[in-house]
Amino acid sequence: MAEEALAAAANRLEACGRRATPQRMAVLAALLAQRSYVTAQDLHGSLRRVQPHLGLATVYRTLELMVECGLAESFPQPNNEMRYVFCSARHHHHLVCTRCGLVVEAPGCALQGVEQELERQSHFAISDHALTFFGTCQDCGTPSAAALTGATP
Amino acid sequence: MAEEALAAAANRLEACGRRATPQRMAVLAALLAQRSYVTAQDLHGSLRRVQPHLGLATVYRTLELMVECGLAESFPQPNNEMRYVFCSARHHHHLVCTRCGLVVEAPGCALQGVEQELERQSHFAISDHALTFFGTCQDCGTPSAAALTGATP
DNA sequence: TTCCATGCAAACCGTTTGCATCTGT
DNA sequence: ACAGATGCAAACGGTTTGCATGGAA
Repeated sequence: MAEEALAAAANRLEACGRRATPQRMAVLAALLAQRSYVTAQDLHGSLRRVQPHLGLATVYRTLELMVECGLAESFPQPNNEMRYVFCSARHHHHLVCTRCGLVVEAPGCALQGVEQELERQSHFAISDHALTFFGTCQDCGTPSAAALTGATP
Repeated sequence: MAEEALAAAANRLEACGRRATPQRMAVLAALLAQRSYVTAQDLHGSLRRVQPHLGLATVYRTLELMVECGLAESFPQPNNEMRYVFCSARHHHHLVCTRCGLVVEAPGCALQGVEQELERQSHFAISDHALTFFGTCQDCGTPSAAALTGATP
């Protein structure tokens, strides 16, 4: 599954007129492997052994590129760092486990009705929304106050 | 309306065991006046004439305090800055105008059903969510691509 | 040969912190 | 007198940028 996802991502990059370099593929693979919000520095650290000469700036540039191409989503954190997740192109929301940091895509969207109702009430013309759910995943058990990597409240 | 909101906020501060100092009330008033996402530096700048000796650090500390007391909400931005909005204590979502930056509270919440359905599908125990709508307000007219101060996508 | 990409290191800039001073209780 | 608050300036740290080098088309 990882291989095809990587191949698809490579195609996407080329489709955007960008090269699928070894460094970029390494960053992509690392991001794909960690199914949670990660920072550029996290990835840089975990890639040290595989790509000893990989520059931190390259990781930043690659992640930015991936967001541009729709391969990743970025989440500015309260502590002034940026966390990224690999994600699909289709519209989706995220489920974030506040205990282990796991991030899962929730496909589909049940907000059309809500948006219409809200448009009537507020006289806004709504064009988009951002929705993230927080809780604990199956492996982590019951919810707790321990917030690991919260996205924007 | 601003006066009573300020008075209520002052009470809230005292209830938290903090002093409602002139500096803090000035920051509060400035935040209340700007009905949009603003940065600490914005507020510091706009308060220069009223409180020439107000320190930037004080603005930061005040905003942090207000978030603590539930008087404001903070939104980390993609460009590593933090924007704040004055907000009520009750559960609500935000409507953000992508053209003029206006932020309005959308009271209530229609996500209980969605959360339950999602819990069944994902086996997450959902404890919270963050939802923000983007669009254009009545005064700004039809939606456009001009994104002013987007919150986390 | 041309253009994109990389690595390194320095610069950037929003934010935080230390500390002396000030203020209300 | 004391605890909380403030102002100033220096430090911090994640991110960005400049520039010379490397590599694919």
